Amino acid sequence: MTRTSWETVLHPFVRKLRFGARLTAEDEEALSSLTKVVRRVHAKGDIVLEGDAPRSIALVLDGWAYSYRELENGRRQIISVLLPGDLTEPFGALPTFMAHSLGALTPVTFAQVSPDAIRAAARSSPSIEEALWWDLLAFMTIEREHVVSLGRRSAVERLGHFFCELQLRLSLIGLAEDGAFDFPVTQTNLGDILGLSSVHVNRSIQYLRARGLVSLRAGRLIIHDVEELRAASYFDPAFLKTSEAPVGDRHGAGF
Amino acid sequence: MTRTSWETVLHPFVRKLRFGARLTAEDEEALSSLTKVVRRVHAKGDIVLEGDAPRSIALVLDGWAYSYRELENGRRQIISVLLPGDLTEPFGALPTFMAHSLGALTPVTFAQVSPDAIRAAARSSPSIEEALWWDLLAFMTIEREHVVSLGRRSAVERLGHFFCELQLRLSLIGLAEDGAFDFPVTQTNLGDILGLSSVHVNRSIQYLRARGLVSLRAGRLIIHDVEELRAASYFDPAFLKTSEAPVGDRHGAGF
DNA sequence: CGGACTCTTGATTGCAGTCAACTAAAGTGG
DNA sequence: CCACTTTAGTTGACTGCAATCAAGAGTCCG
Repeated sequence: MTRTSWETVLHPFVRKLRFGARLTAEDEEALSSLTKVVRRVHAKGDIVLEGDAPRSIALVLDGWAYSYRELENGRRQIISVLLPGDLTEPFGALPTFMAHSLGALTPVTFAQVSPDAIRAAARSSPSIEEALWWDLLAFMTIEREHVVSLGRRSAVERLGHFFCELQLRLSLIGLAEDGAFDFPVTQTNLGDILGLSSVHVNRSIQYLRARGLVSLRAGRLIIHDVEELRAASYFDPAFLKTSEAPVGDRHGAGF
Repeated sequence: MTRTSWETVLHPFVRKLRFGARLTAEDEEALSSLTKVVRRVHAKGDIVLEGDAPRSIALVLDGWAYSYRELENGRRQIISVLLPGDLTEPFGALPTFMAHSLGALTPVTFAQVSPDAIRAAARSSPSIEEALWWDLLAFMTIEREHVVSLGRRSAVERLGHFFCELQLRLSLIGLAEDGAFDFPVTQTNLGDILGLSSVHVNRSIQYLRARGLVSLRAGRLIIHDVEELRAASYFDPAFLKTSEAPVGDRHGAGF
């Protein structure tokens, strides 16, 4: 409580990266200092639009954001949900041209960071570098799991799987109390995430409710039995476990 | 023709990276020298299996590979198709645990590369670093477009879009003559890529044939009019144009 | 030249979309 | 503080895209 507000608000990023590598106090300080320019958007606002040439990438500090693409005839697909601590692009890359837009589900606070600064931080400390690569890999694993869900899972499975994924991700940054957490996502949003119509999302949620697996009302989701929902949704938590808990040394020796 | 066979075979990687940054002869030499350990798998063989702890990542040199996940009840989803010049993982990250498997559609030749070696190459030259980040961003953009297809496009659109994507990617490495290229993908494979049954893939292909948009037989795909298929499939080639052609300086100034 | 895929085609089923109406909240403004 | 509007959630009826089941034709290959 003696830290400045930015450091407090930065917390989710550092907190998450601790799962990727053992970080020293200096490492965490270096990561914190990446947060210099902080901005806010209101719920339903946009952070960046498709086609933009951003001068920095965003790091979500507070609130839920998402990346999405809008197609012809009004169709819309949400590509990924971005939680506090999430970088919106791979840490070292500055897109010269956005292929998707970034929006806000809730009011969002985010930092604008330059990839150069992050790369510099990575160069300054092997632990930071390792943690950043771990984070990128985990993020890509989530996006790939999304492909699997959209391609081969039923509506109910997609929903259950998504709930499990969020539960896991939120617990990494301390935003889930067991299976319960704030869930500021409308059923229309859920449809755009899961490739379903909102009507069908509604019916699928009711199915999960009827089976006693979840409660969802007033922006709060409760998974009554996490293990049970995971089993029912074929959710494998290992898919994220690049490392189990805050870890230090490991390293392939090359060949 | 005075180069060694590895350098010749490495070509697709360098060739592609030229689109990401202006590379000097030394840069290309450094990239070529990443290819030390070369392996082969036969068609339908596996390169890595889910759950493995690889000691290196793979760089496809020749042939078509793919990453996939197998689900309970025999369902299967191909996450991405990997062409010559494609790295199977983000260049700096060594997964401690594979969340998906890597298979071969055709006989595949690939190099085993350590992320440490690639990172070292990136550190040695800003152009290499830039090119590698560009490549990673492009790869992620393709994977994200896959999410959009699976979530919101019809069967025919998915097919057409996928054909256009391949045409573009193959042309970058000189493997497409205009709209025509070898296409070693069975309809069952296509189903696993596009989240469809093979029967429905068959019918969708017939639709495209009937409209005179494509020919597909004996492992060869011909897109009769690339622009027309792009329009019909809502394919935007710009989605890959992080840069248009072999490019040199550009750089955001941070903030 | 048989066996094993791969591709086709037909018949049927079913999951999820669309359309539409109604309820319930949540704002908004006078 | 309450009509008024807007947004979110729910339910029902109907439609349709794509899955499944099944069988036959075409190819490739040892």
